[in-house]
Amino acid sequence: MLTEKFLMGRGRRYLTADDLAALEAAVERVVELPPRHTLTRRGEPVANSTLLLEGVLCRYMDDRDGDRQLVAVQIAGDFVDLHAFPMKHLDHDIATIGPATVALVPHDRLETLVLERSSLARMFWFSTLLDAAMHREWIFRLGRLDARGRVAHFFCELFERLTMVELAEDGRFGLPLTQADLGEACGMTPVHANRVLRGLREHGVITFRDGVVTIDDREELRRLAEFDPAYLYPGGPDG
Amino acid sequence: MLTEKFLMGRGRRYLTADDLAALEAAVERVVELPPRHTLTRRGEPVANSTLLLEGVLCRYMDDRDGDRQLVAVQIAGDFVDLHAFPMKHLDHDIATIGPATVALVPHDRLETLVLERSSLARMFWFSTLLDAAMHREWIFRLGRLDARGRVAHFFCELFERLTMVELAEDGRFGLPLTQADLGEACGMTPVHANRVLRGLREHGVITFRDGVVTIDDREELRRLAEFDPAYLYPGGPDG
DNA sequence: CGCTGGGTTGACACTCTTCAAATTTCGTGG
DNA sequence: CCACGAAATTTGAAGAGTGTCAACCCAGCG
Repeated sequence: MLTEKFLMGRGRRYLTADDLAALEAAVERVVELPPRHTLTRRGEPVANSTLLLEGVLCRYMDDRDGDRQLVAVQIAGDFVDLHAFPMKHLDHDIATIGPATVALVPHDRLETLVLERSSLARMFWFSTLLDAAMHREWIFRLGRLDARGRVAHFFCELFERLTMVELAEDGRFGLPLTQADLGEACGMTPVHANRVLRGLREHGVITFRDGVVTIDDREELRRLAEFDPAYLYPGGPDG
Repeated sequence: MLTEKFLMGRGRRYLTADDLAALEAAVERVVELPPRHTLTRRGEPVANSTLLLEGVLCRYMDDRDGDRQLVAVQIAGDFVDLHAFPMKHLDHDIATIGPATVALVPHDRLETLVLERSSLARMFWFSTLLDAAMHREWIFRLGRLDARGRVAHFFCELFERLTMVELAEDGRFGLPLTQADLGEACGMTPVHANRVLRGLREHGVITFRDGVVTIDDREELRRLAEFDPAYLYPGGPDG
């Protein structure tokens, strides 16, 4: 029962006990990973899919100069690289930010699961579609919002998602990122990320310090971000 | 046989004749759509999924001022809104650019297909994962490239994709977008899109005129875009 | 106690947006 | 076939938003 509470995160709400047990049984082993550790590199063949139990992972791509663009952030309960199961390899890298704990599910066991349990197969598909929906919102964020809006939007999303798995409360949550990581997620330099954060702090909107986010004015944060959580499909596959 | 050549586009290469026939049989009807026509609005319940047979569709989201951000462009052979099948509704709008022809597949028939033909189910999943991979690349484009690079990257992607379905040859392809549409895809104003295009034209890289793209210097275009087509998984689900 | 990584600040350059207007293209009706 | 209006493209000038470069501060840690 190592995988406990966060097996499939918010997804567990939509699975039968039976399916959950089958999924848990498919876990080959649980691994603890150090900070700044690369799990998967683009193009490499992937034999396991990874369920994140604790910590934060990021998926990213490098530009010519080696600067990263984060394309997704995964939190506890996320199936991180389910994509790699049908696709055999990934088009991006995956790494930890801080320390993390993951459960590995071999692809041959996944194969059995999806063949024998169409409800799980459907859930897996849904999970990757949710990733795609978040990707789209990141595109919107980068394409249409200014730096302050992008940062605000990023925090809005993480707050909603962490709330769904009960890792945020009272407008407060842990997020072990550096300002440079934030910049890489929001498409700006670390220097500018710093200035934006100062602006948000001084206007009493949000404080990000020592890996802890405190939302002081939720309304204003949402307004700046033009945020609507509908894309996170809070009702699940049937909502 | 209305759906002919572009049923499932590049995907048809990876399907058996049997699966293709089953898919074709699931098409309820084929519809011609006028330019600038909205197919699906965010949040609306969706009862059909749409196979694009001819023309170009775009998926987009509006910001507060009503300005659009394109999050995807679909070309002939794409399954446009397969997402809506497991998710019941979409988080974004879909519209035509120029005139388009689509085949509608009711969700209850899709349901039957995926239950009875796991190979088709797998193919559908793969198709949505490809969308996600393209989304990620769009994030990279917007986050890490300057305006010229973004435009170059956009054209690189469309060239590769249109080549795969044999709609481009000799570095030339039709793409019925306005400069404003291009700006909405690449996160810039129409004015700036115009200036970027002029720059690319004057440097002999690419010409975009009257809905026709002519690539004059493929090497340079790729370099500017930092483009690597691997994310399009040219080898298909087994590559 | 010095090193190192993260955070903070300032000055300046540059990309891109904004606003405004002129020009070209194209569909439509006279 | 031409005239007209609407949409798309093009250009200029000015200003806002970010990036760049460089320095400094601070805390944690060997």
